[in-house]
Amino acid sequence: MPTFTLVYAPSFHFWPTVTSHGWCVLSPFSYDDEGQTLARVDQLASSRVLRWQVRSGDGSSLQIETDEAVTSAEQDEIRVRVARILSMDQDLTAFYSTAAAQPGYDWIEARGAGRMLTSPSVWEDLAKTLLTTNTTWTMTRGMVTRLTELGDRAADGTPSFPRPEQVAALTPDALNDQVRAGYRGVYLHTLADQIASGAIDPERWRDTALDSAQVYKELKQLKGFGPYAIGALMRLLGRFDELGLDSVCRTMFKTRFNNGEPATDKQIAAYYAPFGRWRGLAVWMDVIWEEN
DNA sequence: GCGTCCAGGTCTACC
DNA sequence: GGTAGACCTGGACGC
Repeated sequence: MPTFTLVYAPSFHFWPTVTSHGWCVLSPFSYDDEGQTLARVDQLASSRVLRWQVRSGDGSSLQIETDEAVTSAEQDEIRVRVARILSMDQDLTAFYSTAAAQPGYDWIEARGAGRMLTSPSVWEDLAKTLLTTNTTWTMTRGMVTRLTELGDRAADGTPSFPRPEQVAALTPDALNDQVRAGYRGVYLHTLADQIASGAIDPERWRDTALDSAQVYKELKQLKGFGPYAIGALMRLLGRFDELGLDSVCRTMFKTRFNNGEPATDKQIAAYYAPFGRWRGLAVWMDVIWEEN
């Protein structure tokens, strides 16, 4: 297996980032907890589809393995992709100091948590987030697996995530025959169509020069994206102004911070207000804390 | 095997 | 601005 490395900064922590949320088990990602390996099938700029996997190296670099020989340009492309997926360029210094100032939150930096695993494209994060709305995690996994079946395949037949054009090329009915996304199918098709036609460009939402309020406003225009989905997506964009509350967050808050009593969203917002622009990340850290 | 209930978040209509 | 009901799937449960 061809192997190459990706050097990272001391502040980066590989496995806490991979397991920061459920994306690591959604196709075309897969992961091995025991061997601490993240794998994925990806389509490169050249249209070539191949599988890569990444694991910790010598403590200052990651080891990347591909299932086929790759050129040095392809190695660089995969390095950029891995760095993006693992949010390597995110500076969490201000978040860690904000969290440390709150009682009970010093574990976050100690554990190296805070970075979110993302997809290589905002389109993929949008599609997957949409398929987490109003459904169970088991159903989300099923819908994403079936959606991924529409993507181009590696030599061993494993599919990559479909491009928006591939999804938009189907009729909404044909898409739903494949994905079984219910009423979400129309929203997914519309989203793919808007991106494929150039009506929207989700990649620009990653631009840090763009105000988060503007990103929120534009996300609000998308069918199927309400407060939860927008907040969850913004977290993946490295923007933490929104809480993105769902049933998991509310149950966590009820259990940990409200004596088992349901809290209103206003009460939850008041609790996380001291975290300022990091509040959306602080909520998620509490969810992770509970799961660990 | 069949029918019913339930969980999940967003949209639309209505007040 | 707030609320009720519909949307869709599949698992759990009772018969």
